[in-house]
Amino acid sequence: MPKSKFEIIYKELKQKIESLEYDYQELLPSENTLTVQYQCSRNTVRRALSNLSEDGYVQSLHGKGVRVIYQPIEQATFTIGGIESFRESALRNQKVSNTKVIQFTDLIADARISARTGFAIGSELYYVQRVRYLDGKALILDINMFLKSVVPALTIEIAESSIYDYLENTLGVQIITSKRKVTAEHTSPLDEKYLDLKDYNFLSVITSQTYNSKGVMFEFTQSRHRPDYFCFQDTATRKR
Amino acid sequence: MPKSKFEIIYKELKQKIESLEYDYQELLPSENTLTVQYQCSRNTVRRALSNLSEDGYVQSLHGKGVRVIYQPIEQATFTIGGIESFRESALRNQKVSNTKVIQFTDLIADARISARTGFAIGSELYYVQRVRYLDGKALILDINMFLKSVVPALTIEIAESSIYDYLENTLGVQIITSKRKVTAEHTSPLDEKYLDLKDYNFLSVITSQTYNSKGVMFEFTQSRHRPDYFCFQDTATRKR
DNA sequence: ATATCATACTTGTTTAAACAAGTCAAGCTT
DNA sequence: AAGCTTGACTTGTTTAAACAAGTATGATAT
Repeated sequence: MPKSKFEIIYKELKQKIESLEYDYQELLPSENTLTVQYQCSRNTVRRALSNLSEDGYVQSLHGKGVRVIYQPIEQATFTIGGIESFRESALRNQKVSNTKVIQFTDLIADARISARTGFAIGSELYYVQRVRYLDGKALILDINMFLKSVVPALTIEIAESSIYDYLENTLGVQIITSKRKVTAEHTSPLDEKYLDLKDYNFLSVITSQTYNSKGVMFEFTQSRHRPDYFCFQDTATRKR
Repeated sequence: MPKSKFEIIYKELKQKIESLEYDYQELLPSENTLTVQYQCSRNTVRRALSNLSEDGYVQSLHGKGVRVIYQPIEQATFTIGGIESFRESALRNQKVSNTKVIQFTDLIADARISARTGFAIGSELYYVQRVRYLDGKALILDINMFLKSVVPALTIEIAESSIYDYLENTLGVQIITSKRKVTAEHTSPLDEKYLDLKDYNFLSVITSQTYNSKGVMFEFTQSRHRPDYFCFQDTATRKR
């Protein structure tokens, strides 16, 4: 539930763009028009528009207007965009999802783990390995580490349903920032053991560090995807 | 050269964070302090901070301050971040770069090309294939299409040096938005012919559509990278 | 000693206003 | 007819102010 005005305007415009009420290359109503429509100040409208622009939905043209550059994508693959859980992604991509926990232990970060993950040496962690099924096929291998101090009392049951649900709705942990790297790698024996690889000998890999609202990195994840089901999407804006 | 105040503040803070003048997990000076330091309004400071936050450099903590979450990365691979040319990337990654044009023709978008690239059917295009060398090794295969109406008089010579240079400094075309998809794919015969693949049979692929300041998509590019030299980086922020 | 409260910080949201600067078309001048 | 000017739009930058809300600390009351 969005609470602030600019979020409401943002959401509403976004929805209208996605439903093609405003078409590709069309100009949105001018800022002054929106100001009247939403009974708010121009700054508030501009804030909503600025967020849409970051999403790659619109682009401002100085002196002309705000142009829609959103185009619906064909959904052959499992598309990854902002910060969302596996469940949310699966739902948005209209797949039937399923999760199996194959490893669940405690762990204390040593020098090697610290260097690789960014956790401080000596941090107490949960270590989880999960296989993700889409439409019955084992396509994704997730390796997570969670900081115990932020995510206490994690269980296999929670890991099997949705950790993000637990984080946000039970613990009240807010996920704010996620730093990610996308690479491609050869498959490992672990991949071969648990995934339906078909004839693939490589995977698309997302490595991410996640921060909560206190600015503490509490999660390190490596997500290994079969490439034919993987597509990472991004919009960049030039900063002069 | 940044002209506006918020850009100057943004650049300066960014530089200070990168040079570790402000350390990881440290709090920046408060908004009011920065307001005094830079002799500007609080809004202007906030705009600079907001941009840094989008870059994954800082995170705001309500009631506490703005925390630095930037960490320098180890540069083993060729890291791709915002919008920049191959040359800029190569320079930032401290590699010696080189380019060979292997194909340079005209092209008119038919239905198939239109569907794949997003150019309107009948668009007049330049079609360019280039091999990119880093430290003498053929690691990247670039396939570009440019809209002739936006990028007129393109030549092989320009393609061999820097098309982005030509765009920005000669034509005055401003690159604003770039939509990208990252995937992994099997190598094609073309890849095998031109790239130093070692024993790799797959590549990391970035497919991107680029928009100019008029909101017109004028470039479609597919950039095929040998995976051991490729890393795509991104920071996402949760939108409630 | 512990709990509570006041308060002085911090960031978050919103408004109103002014001026700069790019776009575009109508109308005027040449 | 061609070129120029004007004016009414558009978005871009910046300021100032007010209030909301989260955080931390020290003083106070129990």
